[in-house]
Amino acid sequence: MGKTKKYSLKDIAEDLNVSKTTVSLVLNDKGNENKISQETQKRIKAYAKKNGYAPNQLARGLSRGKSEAIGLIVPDISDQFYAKIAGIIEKKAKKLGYNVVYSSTYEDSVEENKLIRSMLNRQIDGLIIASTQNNADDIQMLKHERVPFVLIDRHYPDKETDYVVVNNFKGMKIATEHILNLGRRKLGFISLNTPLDALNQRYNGFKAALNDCGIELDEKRVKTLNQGYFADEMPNAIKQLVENENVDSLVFGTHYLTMEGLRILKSINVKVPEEVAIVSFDETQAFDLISPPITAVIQPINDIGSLALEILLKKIENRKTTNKLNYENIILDLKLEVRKSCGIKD
Amino acid sequence: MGKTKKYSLKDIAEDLNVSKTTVSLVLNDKGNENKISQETQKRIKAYAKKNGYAPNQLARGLSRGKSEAIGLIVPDISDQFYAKIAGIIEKKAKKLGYNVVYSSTYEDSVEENKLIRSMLNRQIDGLIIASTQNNADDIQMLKHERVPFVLIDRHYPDKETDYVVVNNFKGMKIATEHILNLGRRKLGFISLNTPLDALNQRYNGFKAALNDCGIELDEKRVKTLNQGYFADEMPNAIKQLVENENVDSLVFGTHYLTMEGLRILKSINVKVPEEVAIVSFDETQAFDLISPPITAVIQPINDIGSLALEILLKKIENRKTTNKLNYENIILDLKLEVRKSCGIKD
DNA sequence: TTGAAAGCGATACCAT
DNA sequence: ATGGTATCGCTTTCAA
Repeated sequence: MGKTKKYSLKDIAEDLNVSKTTVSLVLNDKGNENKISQETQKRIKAYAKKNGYAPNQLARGLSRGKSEAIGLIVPDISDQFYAKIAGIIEKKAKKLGYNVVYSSTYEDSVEENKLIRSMLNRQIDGLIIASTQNNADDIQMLKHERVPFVLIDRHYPDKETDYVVVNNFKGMKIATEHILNLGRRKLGFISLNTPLDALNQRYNGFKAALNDCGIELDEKRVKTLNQGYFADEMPNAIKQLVENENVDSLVFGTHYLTMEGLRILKSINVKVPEEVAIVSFDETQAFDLISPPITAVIQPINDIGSLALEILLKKIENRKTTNKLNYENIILDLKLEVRKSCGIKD
Repeated sequence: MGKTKKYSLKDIAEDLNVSKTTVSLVLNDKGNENKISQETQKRIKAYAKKNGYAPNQLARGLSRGKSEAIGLIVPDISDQFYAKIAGIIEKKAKKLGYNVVYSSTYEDSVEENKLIRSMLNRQIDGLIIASTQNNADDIQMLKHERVPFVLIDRHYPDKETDYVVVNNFKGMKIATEHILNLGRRKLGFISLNTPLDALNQRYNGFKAALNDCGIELDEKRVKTLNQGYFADEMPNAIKQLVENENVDSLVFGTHYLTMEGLRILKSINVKVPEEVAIVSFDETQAFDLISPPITAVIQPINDIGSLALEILLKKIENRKTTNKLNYENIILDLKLEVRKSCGIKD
């Protein structure tokens, strides 16, 4: 079979009576530039191939101080949104010869800290991070150590870094205006009780739209649920909003809240959009198949992933050559996908 | 700040006037068993902590020949199903002190081969693989090299390995019987044109149910679409099935086919379940919110993930101590989640 | 109780 | 054109 033994550089060198250096050069395609004879090159390459030689990446990384791998840190890889982004980044990175190593923090900044350390200690060449936003120290450290990194989805507004995020404020403002334009006036808002800037911006966008329309915000109509318990808290939130507050529309801060909300609305037989209109920030796969199809603000997943990777690779390249510090700050616009859940103008 | 310099074992040793050995032992909690004085231990630990020392994992892995990391190889991390499994495995592995490194093959066996090699060369301690099923050589190699690994979701029926899969045959049989029991007799089947055993088993389950019911299979009612182009091919498939073949039910081989099929049915105004009943193998997030809610065979994602990890870790442990070769073959049963898309018995 | 030194598998500088 | 050797940062065996 020939597959039995695991060959190392040394093995090949000994078997072929050449030095490790020669083998290494040839196998890294530096044979010509180092004037290794064609014949030797051929022998080495053939032998390596025949025996399925593959370099030990740990040794290689240790020696070179780099690894051709980038790290991706997200809150939760099983979340559709991040899983998709991971997919985009991975595909593109592979094409460019980089491996991607990803891991989830589950919104725990201590975990985020560990992951960052651990990845650095694996000689990762750069990092793409959707941070818990509660880990400013590490961000500072990364800057300090000049580790190439770019923040996605969430950034630290008061720190200069590269990032690619979306315009949460504007996205939610557009969504809210859509409902307002349809003549609804009693809007409820359901979001998460977190310090995440994105959620706050969405809330601000909601308020701004109301304000522009001359409507006063009624705090009783905004519910912020707790991250881990939103499913438990949703029934009450919905009931209060539709039964006590008599809202004619519901604006959801993120896709899974929308889904859960929809479940409750269904269970208490509230008609969408006749009785209450629905708009969601971000969507999940089958939103177009739900009845009514859900109007939602769409995340530009592709752009987030590819831009982040491009910027990161540029950083990695530049680190060698220049010392210039200029940051790319990309704020992507969001589109509202209008479907049926808000009804139509009458 | 103290965070400036990156400390190595050597640095600590020099600063503290002890040897690298001592530091290494202490930091690996082998201080006591090597009778390093409590005081020295304290000094070292304190100093390491103060300076945020973390071992270089590459060096560590290289030296020990292992890495406390396991690899997870899936067809596509952005697929809900695999993303969820990845999440389960990651969470559990972390608790047990293992890192998880995952990567996607996009159903390309060459890519799978590369990934396996690459992970091995990163001194991964074990592998969990949802294989392309077109890579028997590597499976053989892994067995030969005694690399701990377990197959999930897809296995090689003619190779002895550990695996945890689901009973695709039975799952689809149950689903089909459900439709049959509701009195439908003209069933269409839409699946993918792949050599994947899982899809074949599902097809077999479908046929078996028909057969048990005394219905002859009409091949014109089964459509197999091409993996990458199913969305393009779906409209025709559906039209032929409902318009020419007059089917009264549609059985889908996997969740994304169901979704796409639903889109087409909707666009040509076919009523579900009145005109055609729908049953799906596997589901996606909002299947319960679609109207009608979609009846689907549910994958035991949690079990797949945790069992696979448990078996793998057991293997990793055992490799040191025993040479016994016994394989765990787990075939999980599937449940049908009955919703409304097949109508009810009349 | 602690230290010196070899080794893990590569890379890269300096000779020849 | 090719080889010797130090080095990367850690673990581990053997001595002292």
